[in-house]
Amino acid sequence: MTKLRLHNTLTRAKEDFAPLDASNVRMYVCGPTVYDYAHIGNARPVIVFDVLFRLLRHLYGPGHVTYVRNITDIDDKINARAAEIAASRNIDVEAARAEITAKTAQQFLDDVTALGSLNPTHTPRATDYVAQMVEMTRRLIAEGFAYEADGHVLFEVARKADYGKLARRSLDDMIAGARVDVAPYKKSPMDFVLWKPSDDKTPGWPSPWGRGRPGWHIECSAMGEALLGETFDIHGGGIDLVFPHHENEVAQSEAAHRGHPLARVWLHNGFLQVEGEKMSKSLGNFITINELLKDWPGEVLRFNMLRTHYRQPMDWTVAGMNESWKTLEKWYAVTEPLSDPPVGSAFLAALADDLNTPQAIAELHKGSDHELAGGLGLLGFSNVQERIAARTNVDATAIADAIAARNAARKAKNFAESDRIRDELLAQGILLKDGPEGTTWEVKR
RNA sequence: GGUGACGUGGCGGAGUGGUUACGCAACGGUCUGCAAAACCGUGUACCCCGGUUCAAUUCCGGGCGUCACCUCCA
Repeated sequence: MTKLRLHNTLTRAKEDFAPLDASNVRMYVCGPTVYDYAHIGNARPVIVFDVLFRLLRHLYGPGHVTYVRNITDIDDKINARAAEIAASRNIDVEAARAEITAKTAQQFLDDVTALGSLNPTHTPRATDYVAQMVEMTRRLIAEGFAYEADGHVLFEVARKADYGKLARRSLDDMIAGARVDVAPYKKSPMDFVLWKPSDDKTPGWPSPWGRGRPGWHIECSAMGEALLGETFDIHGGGIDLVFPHHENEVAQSEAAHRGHPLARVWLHNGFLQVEGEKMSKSLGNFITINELLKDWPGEVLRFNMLRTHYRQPMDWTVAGMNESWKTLEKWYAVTEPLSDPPVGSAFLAALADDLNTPQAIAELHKGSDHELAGGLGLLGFSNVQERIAARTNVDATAIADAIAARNAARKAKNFAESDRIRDELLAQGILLKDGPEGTTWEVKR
């Protein structure tokens, strides 16, 4: 069996992957906070970990992998948005929260499905696990890792001797570098919230500490525990989540689990820039998945994402998408539908080497057409028989008629007419290709 | 200020202590009414300065640059 190696953020090294239970490989990835359209940066972990999900299913069997990607529908950014909606439409804030999260979550799922991602095994929403969050918080208080202060429950980082081990920061350094105003009720600036009180205008749930809402970090710990158990195999997310989110997850989960680790392997994808600049709303280069899908097939976006190794910084460009489009056009033209195409060994080895998708793609360029079909299938390009053109708004019948007319003109040596037809199609973005088997066409970018 | 990542040919992008990455673009050829496509072939590289080594793009140290985290963020 192909040996899977993964770069573990905990050890900063590539390690051989050995699941706790090969009959149930368990992976958790931090999902979106649903208050607005997901942007292309959000798509990176979705696509990268979807490829890992597919690879694990290939290696261990489709029924032996459990993948959890949560939906955070309790969050203060959501609450802020819900408050605006509630005020403008004069509706209850909880109703507004439910509406915006339901709508945004569905939009997210539609977007990532268009990117060729499989549905995770479970897509838990925080609101369905508040009881588990309360229970875990209570456990942390009982174990002496958390304290109640001024209506809040806080995790006391000083109680966790190895706090900072994931991000590799010492508590002293972090406190010295703290740049935020410290809430007066905190024992230490680094203590973080497990539970906080809600006023009448803020969504809240009953708890032993009054009506309130969970802190962000406890959401993932509680959902991970509920669906995957105390210790699971892989936890993934963007590199920006290493600190504080994942560090805090580690701290609270281990504290609640008598020291048992949360995840064996931590994977983090690198950041993405747009046309050489960081993506931000102020620069006006904040691009959503939804906007891109209006101009580009999801497969092209997916392929473009996989051309860069997941841990590398990535520059998202139109030039890159054009190149991706071109490559897929070429490949879709040569691959034929096969019921069970073979997966090339060099391709698989590259993929198993810490998800080296650029190397894997290079192997597809080198390999046979059958291996190309198999590789594309494993990477999530399952509809290799479906041309990209089929996803665009072109009239295939009209094009076929035009091609027939052009070929008739060519046969009659009326080249002025045949070239006119060709130029007319080109003006519509349809590029003709004369081959020994006849004339084919593709949509030109 | 602290921590971390990255810097490869025109562009994208793997990888390696000594042997062709790969793709796109470019150039040459075959084919074609022409062009495109397809196919064949060709070229250019490892940020700077030291060190280790028989040999460094690859290891070590320093510098410069870019990005990220330290505060919500994939």
